Amino acid sequence: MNNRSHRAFKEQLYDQFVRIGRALANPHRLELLDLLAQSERTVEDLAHEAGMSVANASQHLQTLRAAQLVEVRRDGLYGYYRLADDSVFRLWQAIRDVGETRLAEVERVVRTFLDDRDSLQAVSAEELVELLHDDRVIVLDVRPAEEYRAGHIPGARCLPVAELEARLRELPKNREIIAYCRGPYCVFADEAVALLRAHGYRARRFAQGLPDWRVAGLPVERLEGDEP
Amino acid sequence: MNNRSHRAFKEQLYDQFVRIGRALANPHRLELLDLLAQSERTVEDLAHEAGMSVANASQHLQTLRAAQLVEVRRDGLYGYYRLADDSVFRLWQAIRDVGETRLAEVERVVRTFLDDRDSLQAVSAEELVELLHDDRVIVLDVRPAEEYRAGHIPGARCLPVAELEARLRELPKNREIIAYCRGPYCVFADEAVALLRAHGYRARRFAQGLPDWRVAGLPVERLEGDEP
DNA sequence: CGATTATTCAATTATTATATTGAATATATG
DNA sequence: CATATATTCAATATAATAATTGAATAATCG
Repeated sequence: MNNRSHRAFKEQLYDQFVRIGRALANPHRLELLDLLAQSERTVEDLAHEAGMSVANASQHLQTLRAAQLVEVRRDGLYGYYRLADDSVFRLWQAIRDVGETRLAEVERVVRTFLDDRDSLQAVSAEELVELLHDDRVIVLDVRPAEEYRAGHIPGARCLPVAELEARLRELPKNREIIAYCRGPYCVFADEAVALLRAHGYRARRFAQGLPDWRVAGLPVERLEGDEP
Repeated sequence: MNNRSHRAFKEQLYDQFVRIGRALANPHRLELLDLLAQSERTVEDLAHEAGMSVANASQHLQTLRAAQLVEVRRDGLYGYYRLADDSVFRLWQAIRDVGETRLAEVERVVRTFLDDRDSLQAVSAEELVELLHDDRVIVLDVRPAEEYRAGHIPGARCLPVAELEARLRELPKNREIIAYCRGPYCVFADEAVALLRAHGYRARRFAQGLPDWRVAGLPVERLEGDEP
């Protein structure tokens, strides 16, 4: 291959890969990817959770779709968006990892909003694998029930953090509780652990989230009769 | 945490992570990252190889630096840029992986410029690990010598593809040759294999590149007395 | 010191990205 | 069939990004 066509080849390749880069160049789109990593969701639902207008969310989802990072399934009035495949979540993981490793501001933001995070004694995936078979431990999925239905750690109980305080009596105090949620920067598990401890429970959080657990090749359970 | 501060937290987090996304939103910057994955290089050198003006390359490198994806070391008149750490290469790998998995156009571009690629019978990292200890095999690093010096597969010979034809007599015909280069989309190894076969050698290429080998935790050799 | 060289800076122009708004589309429901 | 609803589309104004140009810096070398 001569120099000119070599350069043309590289330009065409990078022009393709940059479609992915461009799709990642907006904070709303990153948040959408983060939400979609949990379960498929409708446009309006995503717009509401991410604090943006429906039209704006729709446009960003179309941008993500153009880069093939998400897919959509139509059902009646609704469009259910989902991540295209696990490679997309791994890409988001890679960004998170660079941010954690390289951007001091990420840690600063976390410290500002969650000042006593170190005290939560996060449990690693390896530790959690062991604890799954320990009947002195309860694993709690504190995400919204929808996301639990879309996939959860085998044996975990569904108890969304919003309902936790009202349903505390369901949890025995003689067992340690490991709460998990969407990911390392999700506050649900942090809040659950704080609440549980305030009520006299022994509690810790899983360091990561359900999608990280899944792409690590660890087992995920799904309730029957739900959407594929 | 109340809803308002929860949203502020998320916004500040995604605003940080998107610094990384934005840095990846330009084809020249992707190419610069790809080149820097091999070895540190000067601005002028990078500009020349990536076919851009020096001022433009300098600006893009500064953008990458602002996102903490690259670092620079000054030595006299020169600034030597390098990837900040392995997490940055893994991020580029993740983009490549999504592109390969999701973008049909990537495969189309590869087919257009390298039409008989399947015939190269690429060797996986696992296979190559075995072949390293096989004395019927020669492993050939066909990248520029600079990149070989910055790190190569133990036992590999340095024979840049540009010099290959002139130095064919250095290679015995009774041994199989495995050529490797910068990565899966680099044409150096493809060209080396084609040339070698045309001269009666048995030759295949390594499917990936040296940086992929390195971050897979496989051994890398470095010549003494070179830059850190 | 003056000339050379690698790199960065600053200004300019063209292009692209973004959020908002209101309308359009299409499906479901009574 | 009329209404309601979820989503998309189109137009617009604003902001961010990018390449080019020529000048400015700063280190090296004769």
